[in-house]
Parts: sequence; C-alpha cells; structure tokens
Amino acid sequence: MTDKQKRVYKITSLIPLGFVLTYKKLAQLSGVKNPRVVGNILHKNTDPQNIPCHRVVHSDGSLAKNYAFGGIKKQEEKLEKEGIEFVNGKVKLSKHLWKIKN
DNA sequence: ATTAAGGCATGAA
DNA sequence: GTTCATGCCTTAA
Repeated sequence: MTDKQKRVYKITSLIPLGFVLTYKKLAQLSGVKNPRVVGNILHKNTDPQNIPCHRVVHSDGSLAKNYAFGGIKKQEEKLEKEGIEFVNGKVKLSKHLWKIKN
C-alpha cells in the first residue's frame, strides 16, 4: 500500500460521526492531485470497518453513483443513521462538512 | 440540466 | 517497462 493510500484511508477514518467530507477536500488533505484518485482508492478499499467511505461525498453533497459497499441507498441509509440530514437527496454540506481545525 | 474535457493513480495486458 | 482502460470526480461551458 502506498503512502497516498494510507493518508487517504487515515483521513477518511478520522471523519467524525455526523460529518462528511468531499472528495476534493479529502484529496487535498491527503496530498492527492485529483479527487478522482481518491474515489478510486476508496473504491478498492479493503477495510470498510475502518474506512467509512459513506462519509465521503461529491462536491455538491450528492452521493457517489457506484458506492462500493451496498449501493447508494445503503450509503444514504448509513448517513441518515448517523444523524446527517439530506436535502434533495444531497447531504447538507453547509452543516455537515467536516472542517479540520488547524 | 447535460456534456465535455481535464488529469492521474491503479491494475491488467 | 509501457501502453490502455477505468474510476465513489470537478469544473467549466
């Protein structure tokens, strides 16, 4: 596993309950150039237990089209279960976007 | 809203 | 080693 992947997974696993992160943000936080790569990495994640990829969403708050772990429905389900609000099938980013402190 | 183009890590051939 | 396809994307037109 490469360093990038580690960072991506690490950060993803650090997302607090009730918050989400966009691919773009996650990308820049982990030092990856393109958000696409992040998606790719998350897609072949092997440890869903520690990697809550359902907390990672698109820039506009919508969910990924091919959620690798049970489908987009499951993802939404999980998010709601964690207290994340949906509006128009999108996450309320303004409220649930994870802002890193420092 | 839909389409097109950008850009790159990963894996198979 | 390199080329090609693919992807949980983003932004701009």
